[in-house]
Amino acid sequence: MEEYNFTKIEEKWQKKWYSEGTFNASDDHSKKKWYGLIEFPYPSGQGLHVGHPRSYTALDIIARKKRMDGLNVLYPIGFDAFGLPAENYAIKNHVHPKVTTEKNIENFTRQLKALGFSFDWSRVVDTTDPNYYKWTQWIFIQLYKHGLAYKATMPINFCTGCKVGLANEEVVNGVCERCGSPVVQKEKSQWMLKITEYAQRLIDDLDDVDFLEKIKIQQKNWIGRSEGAEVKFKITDSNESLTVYTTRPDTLFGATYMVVAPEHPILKEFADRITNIDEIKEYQNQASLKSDFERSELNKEKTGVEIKGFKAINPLNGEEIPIWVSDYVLITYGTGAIMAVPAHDDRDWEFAKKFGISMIQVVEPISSDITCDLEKEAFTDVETGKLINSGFLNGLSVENAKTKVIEYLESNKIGEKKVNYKLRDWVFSRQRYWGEPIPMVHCDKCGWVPIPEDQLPLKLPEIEDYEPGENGESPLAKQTNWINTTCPCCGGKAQRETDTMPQWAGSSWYFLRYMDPHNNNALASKEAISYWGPVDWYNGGMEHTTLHLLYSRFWHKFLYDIGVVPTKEPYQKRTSHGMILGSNGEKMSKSKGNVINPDDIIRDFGADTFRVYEMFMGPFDQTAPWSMESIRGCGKFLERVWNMQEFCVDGTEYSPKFDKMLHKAIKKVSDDIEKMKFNTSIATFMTMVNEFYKERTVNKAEYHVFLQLLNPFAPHITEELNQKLGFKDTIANTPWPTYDDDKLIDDEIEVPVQINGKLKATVNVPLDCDESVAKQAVFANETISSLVKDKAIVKEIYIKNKIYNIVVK
RNA sequence: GCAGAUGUGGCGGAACUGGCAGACGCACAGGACUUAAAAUCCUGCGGACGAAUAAUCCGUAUCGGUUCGAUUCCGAUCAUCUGCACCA
Repeated sequence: MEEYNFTKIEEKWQKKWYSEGTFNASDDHSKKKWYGLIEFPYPSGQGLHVGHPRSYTALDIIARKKRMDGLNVLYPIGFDAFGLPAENYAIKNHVHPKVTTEKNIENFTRQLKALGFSFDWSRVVDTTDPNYYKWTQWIFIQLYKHGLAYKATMPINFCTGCKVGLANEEVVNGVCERCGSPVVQKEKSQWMLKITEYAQRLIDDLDDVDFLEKIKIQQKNWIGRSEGAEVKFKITDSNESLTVYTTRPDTLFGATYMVVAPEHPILKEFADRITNIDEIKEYQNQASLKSDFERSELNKEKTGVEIKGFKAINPLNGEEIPIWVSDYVLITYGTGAIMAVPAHDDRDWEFAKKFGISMIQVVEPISSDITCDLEKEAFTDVETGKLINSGFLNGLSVENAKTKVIEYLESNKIGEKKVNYKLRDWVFSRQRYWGEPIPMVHCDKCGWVPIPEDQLPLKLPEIEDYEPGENGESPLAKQTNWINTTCPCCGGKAQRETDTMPQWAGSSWYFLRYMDPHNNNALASKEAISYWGPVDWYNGGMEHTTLHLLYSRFWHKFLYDIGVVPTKEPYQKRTSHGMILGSNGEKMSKSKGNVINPDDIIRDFGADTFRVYEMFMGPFDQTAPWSMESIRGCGKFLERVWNMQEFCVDGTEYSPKFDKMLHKAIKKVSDDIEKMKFNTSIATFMTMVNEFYKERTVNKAEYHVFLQLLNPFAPHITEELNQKLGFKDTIANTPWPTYDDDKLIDDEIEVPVQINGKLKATVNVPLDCDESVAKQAVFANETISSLVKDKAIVKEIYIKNKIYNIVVK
């Protein structure tokens, strides 16, 4: 018998698959389809991370099984190749990002192919390919034409040292990652996408898809729908008023002060009435130094300044209350102003305590069991409170008080019911080079005008200088030749937009391009989209379950609205995988020196062992640390599978001693794959191999079905052994084995017997037997009968095929 | 601070819907084979008390609850991981 030479075997089969296109999706649209999708990688210079194959192997297993189930499978791969690292590398080493990207894609391709994934390599997409981003730009123009893209002034992170805009990622502890200078917030006009217009639909349509529950919850929490009211507070000695949003309008009588965000326009409008304007300006300045993240930092002391010169008037009781400025109120949520009810809100309570502002209790607990001590904390319970000190609301429950106060506000035109979302519009501009150019030009006469669609793609110009422009401009801002153009509308002088799109853009619709990747007339043909869509199963990292998933769902809904796609949702099913950590349990990183290179693993253990190990290491959706010892164990397992040849005998049917085991295994593995419980499937394989070794025999029929089950996990070794056993078919093309339900059932069952809930013995009884039969068996058992002899039996519980419990005194 | 998740032997983990806790693998120990080692094959392996593969007790982060019975359900607490925009 030959030795198991994984390198040779794996190369042999990969060559065959990729040259023959074994796994390419068929264009035969009469067959039932299945579309499996993994998040396409960013081709970084470090090459493939061991985390990538976890997701890819999982869906590869499912895709391979679906093919064996007879479906027309689309399992594509591509590259999300725009992004920061390529650009930063270019700045440092003066290599065009296109060059590094090409090189990296080549390296990724080699590594992915070496893992034997059944990707359809004829459909590779690359977001930096003008033939691809042509359609990314096209979608942007459609969004613009439908009023969903607009310009707004938004803050960017601005490095005071480098004088450039920074991504959040590049800001570490409030300073620039590169030069260490402080980072401030700088106002800049940016393109925005109105995702908020889709907020409700993004919540509602989750009911129609099969996402893991925790993913749905995260999406809903991110969108953050809340019901409350907007209330107008008049400013003293003026006709103006300050509008706040509150989810607790019932506590309006308890408002003792108001807070506006440091960026609130009232501070400008009323500047001449503010007597302590310098103090306010200083506070605004301080706040602008902080990133949003810092503002939310743990245990942060509340800060704020009282506005002197005017007050706000509570519309319900006419009380004049002070207005403060504080950065715990965010300009981006609600109206950027709140009424503060320190007695019933934790943050307001903390703030009031610190600055000695009075509190008015307006809700008290219904029963005395519930404590309420405003000296210690705010009383925020809404279930068990009733209103006090609140005029016409007294005695009402929180719920009823809300309804009543909103009625009152609306009839007196001082407020209204309002649904708010945490979700904010999507800042779509990046002051970067390596991204899709935003296909808009600005004309003094016509304003912003999209580039005519027949002129797409608007290609990214070739440049030499990737350094960002001064004042946070994109490097493109220095390309005067490129910027200056003519207005498509009036033919006059115009300037191009110099910002580019975020990396999210290309990844928001890539799954559509896979359906018809070479189409020059549309992002994909209608026929292809209606056949392949929606994606049947999408797997990716938990870290993308909010932003990426939400953005692509938003784009898809828009494309649905304009008739490009026929389904409301892009993904029928979404699952997530856990991260692979270093062997020390920490995230893999160069600095920690715990990075594992997939190339080394393939060289030392082979792709099959690598795949089996990644699936065996733990539950798929949870993080798992890497272990070199454990991967060796998986190699040993495949070695044992290989060595089964030694004692393999002829046979066309399962032998009686393995018959039941095989039927059970087929069911177990089939179910496990569907539930992504790959680790227990592999445990089943190992148990089977142990059984074959115990008997030191296996026949060809048994070996063959075992190889079929194992094939999706370890595709190379199983093909090779299949061939060695003399089977002609490519095992990947054979139909998935079936099992017989009758063979799963044991005639006799071992039932545990407990006394007072503690296991004392087990007895064998026929399957599904009645209590009387079971009882006989239980009391015939010596241990049991001696244990209950002198005791009074209080109760007996018998659950068919499960348990027999005797309660004694 | 908010949101989501996780916590079981020396380690990774298993346990269907509340019913034999520790499957499977690693590590370790012993044995077979070998001149020897590696590899391979076989056996053992949660803890305490035992000579014991006898009996008993303890044991699924901690404390409490529901139940004939809890790793599983409920409440509180602690710790760890991930994401983040103090969301009024």
